[in-house]
Amino acid sequence: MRLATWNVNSIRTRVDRVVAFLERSGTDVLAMQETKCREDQFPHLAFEAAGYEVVHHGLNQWNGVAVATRVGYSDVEVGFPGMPTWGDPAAAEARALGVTCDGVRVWSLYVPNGRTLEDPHYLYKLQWLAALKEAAGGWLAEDPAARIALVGDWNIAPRDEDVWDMAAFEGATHVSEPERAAFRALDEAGFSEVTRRYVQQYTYWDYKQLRFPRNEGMRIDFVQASPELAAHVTGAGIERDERKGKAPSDHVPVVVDID
DNA sequence: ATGGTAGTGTTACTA
Repeated sequence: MRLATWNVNSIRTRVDRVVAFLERSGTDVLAMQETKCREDQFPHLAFEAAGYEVVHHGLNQWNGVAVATRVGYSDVEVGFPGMPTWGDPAAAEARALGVTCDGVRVWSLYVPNGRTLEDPHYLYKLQWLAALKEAAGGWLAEDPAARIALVGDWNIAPRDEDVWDMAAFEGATHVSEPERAAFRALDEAGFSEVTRRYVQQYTYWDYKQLRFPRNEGMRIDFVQASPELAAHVTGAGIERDERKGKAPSDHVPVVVDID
């Protein structure tokens, strides 16, 4: 099975590009983040025409997560147990969607940005990641042989080489030690990141300041796999060319092959 | 030229 994850930054703006990628790449299951629309606005027909069903969770113009599949699905779950809320009044955001596809439990995740180290959103981000670790650890405790993929936009650059210049990130989010510790904590829960050993490449370049032409990017999109799933990963790639051309997302797809 | 892009229920907010 070919599994991919992609922060599409508005599916309505990007639907032609996304469907073209699915058809070109032979992706069986695509987890999407930042669909930026409600369910009734999601362009299901374009996916169906290409042979994909889409499970989508979107509440408004922010966030939004989905899974497109051409191998069927079951057991849809919106949000994970203990997922923190945000806002006033506090409410669950559309940042996590679980769907089982061909024996793989796929979680499409859009981790909160954090904004700045002083912003309440940063604490929300850390709490969200801690709750995810607790939930995911529980799933593995319940079934150590489960094939689970935690995929998406983590909004964390786990290593210094995951940004073009650490000096540019002095005092910024995405590279702080608490965020990196929260990402590593998934390892303690039994998960491992499975793309890094196959590919070294950024997954995101800001639209501003010529970041892409200068290749001043960040690696913040990852696939965390349970032991049983990780043992069946045969390769991975980052589709850098998807940042080129007309109206690209600021992220590119991350692809994993599973036997 | 003291910004700079792009998305959305656009004239504010998020990333």
